Amino acid sequence: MARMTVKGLAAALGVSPATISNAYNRPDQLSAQLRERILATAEELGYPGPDAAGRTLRRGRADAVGVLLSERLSYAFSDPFAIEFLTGVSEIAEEHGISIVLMPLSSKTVSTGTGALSSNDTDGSDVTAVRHANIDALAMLSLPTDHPAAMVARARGIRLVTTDISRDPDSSWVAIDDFGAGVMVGEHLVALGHRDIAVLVETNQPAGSPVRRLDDADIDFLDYAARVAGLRKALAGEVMIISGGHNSTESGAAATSWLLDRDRIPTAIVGLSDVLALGALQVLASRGLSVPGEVSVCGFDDVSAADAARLTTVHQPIRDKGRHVGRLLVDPQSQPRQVLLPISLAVRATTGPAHESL
Amino acid sequence: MARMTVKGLAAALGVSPATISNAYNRPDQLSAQLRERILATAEELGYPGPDAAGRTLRRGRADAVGVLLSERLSYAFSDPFAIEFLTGVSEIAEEHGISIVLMPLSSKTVSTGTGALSSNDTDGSDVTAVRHANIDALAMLSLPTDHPAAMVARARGIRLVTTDISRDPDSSWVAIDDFGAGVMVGEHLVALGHRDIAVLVETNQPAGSPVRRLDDADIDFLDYAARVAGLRKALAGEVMIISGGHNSTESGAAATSWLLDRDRIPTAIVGLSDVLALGALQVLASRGLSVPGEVSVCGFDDVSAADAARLTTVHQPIRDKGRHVGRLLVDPQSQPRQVLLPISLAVRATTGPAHESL
DNA sequence: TTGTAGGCGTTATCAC
DNA sequence: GTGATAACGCCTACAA
Repeated sequence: MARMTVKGLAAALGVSPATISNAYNRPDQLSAQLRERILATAEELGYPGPDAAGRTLRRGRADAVGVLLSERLSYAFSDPFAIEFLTGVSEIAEEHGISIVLMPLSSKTVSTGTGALSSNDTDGSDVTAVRHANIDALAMLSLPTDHPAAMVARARGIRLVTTDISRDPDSSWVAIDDFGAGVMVGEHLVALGHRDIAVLVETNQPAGSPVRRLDDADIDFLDYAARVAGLRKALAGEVMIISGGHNSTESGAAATSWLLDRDRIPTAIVGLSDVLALGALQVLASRGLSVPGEVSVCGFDDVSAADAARLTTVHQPIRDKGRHVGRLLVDPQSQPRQVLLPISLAVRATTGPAHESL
Repeated sequence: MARMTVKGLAAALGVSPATISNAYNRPDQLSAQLRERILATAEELGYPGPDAAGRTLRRGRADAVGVLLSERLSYAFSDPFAIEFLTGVSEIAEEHGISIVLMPLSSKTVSTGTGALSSNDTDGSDVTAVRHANIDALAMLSLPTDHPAAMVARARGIRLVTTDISRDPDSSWVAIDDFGAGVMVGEHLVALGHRDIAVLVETNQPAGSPVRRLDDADIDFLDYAARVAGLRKALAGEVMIISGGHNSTESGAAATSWLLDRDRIPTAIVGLSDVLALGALQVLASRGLSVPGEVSVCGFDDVSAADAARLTTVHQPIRDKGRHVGRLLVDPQSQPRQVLLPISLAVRATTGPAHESL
């Protein structure tokens, strides 16, 4: 028995397909009783309502928006920043009955069609899923505006919302002043007398990769290059930049362990995100170093765990960021389409006067 | 200028639409140079590759799977259990290049078509989004097998994966023995001499709703009725069941506050999930009651925060649950399609001998 | 290796 | 209030 469609149902009822469609989409276009009859026999004959794919094609709208959280989808869920952001997006989506599509940016398998990739799949990012996703708009969290996925979105003609400040007046974004945030942290530390500072950053490597020190050439490719630039400006000197892998406490811990095993320990450690800083705190505690007595620690973003740990950090309204992005995703008309969110330094218990360099 | 499609591109190149399609989906079906030429002019003319909707309709596959996390989508992200589960699902999805669709189960807005809802939208669940979602399979976390969304999935003919044990041999599920888990906790408490026990449960109410006590009639509708039944069996007596709202520490805290304000305080509090139990711990600590000296606390699931808080709880492999569900979602052939995961009681620091009832 | 033709299921438009 | 018709954009036999 073939699958039931509008046509079949229409035939069975002796009405036209258009009327079936109306029964589902425009109840006011037909008599209540006919509609009732249609819905009843639909149930009876097992017609599940308009097919999603056909509907999407015809209407040119999927009632779904995409969100790209980070290079590795499965990592995103261990990042409280991503989760709080997603909470905000979902609140808006929920209000509008819109679904959220989370796409992978990589696929280990060789993909069915024997690698049917177009040109721009540089640096390991496989944007196939972005190309195939049934979405009306796409948001990228903490990914560069020139990321391949952004190109795909533009080519496909779907709205793009980023979390980076962009010059293009037609672009949609919700961002903070990352450079300013870096300056804030830098000035705070300088005021406390810190001169010897290490910065923990994330890379796309899995946690557990060997810790490595980044040189200047690497830094431009960082997701938060602007934060580093801000730090540098305020510190007016060299900073050591190291990474233990992707954004996670494990990476922060690994990088910090590496640091502490050297002959000279910095007086302050800055995590470019809170989870990196929290990882640093864990290691410092387990090694018996007092914070901020011997080492100061500072983060970025102010996720809820940061407050719980009394971590000094740069506050930004993460959930609101998500809500703004959600609004821009869901409603093409919504204004303004460029939002700069306020930030502030939350000085808590992990920063203090610089200790004599060890 | 009209949007570029296979047809347009084919015309521009003087080849047939089929060849364009092949260039993207079957590189081996045409000469490398022709493919090169096609991809090049595609770029030039701004053809973004095969349209997702058309492709989905034609192939009958969306390369996306749906996940329903709880009644309210935006609540799900504050639930570590849901997040760990989602991590597992996403790991598998990522391996296969499959997207994950998160659908809302409610919409405050009256929806465009003036409420074009079919019959089964009882109890406030609006499954419109599930009906319209472009997905090949649907998973439901901690939602009853007879939930309206499940009906929709079955009617649509898409694979359904639940986290409830089902008798139907054709069904796909990944579950634990919830009744057994309840028994475990109950026996543990009884062995410690506890007789006066309160159980914290979640309801669909927002946190902040007035705390209410549930009677027997309410309990069957609970998501985890089996856990309560198991507890009851082991305790062989009455238990007081109360709720402070949806699954969150706030709800657990509110319910516990309510409990402590009564004349008689139970010797043990059981949270039907860890976050509820953690909420209880917070309140007990702030009120200066010692745990487990004066009150014992116990949870379910063993999310990572439970371990950190030294909470006694029933362990289940949450991420593995997600991975199994992911496997069933992604691969219709995958066997076995019914998985019972092992559980164990993790006795930690929050349960001890019963204190004299206060 | 390339082209032709048909239909996937729906809904907007317009006539009745 | 209801029905006929024509796309929406693509993929897959099959034929050449």
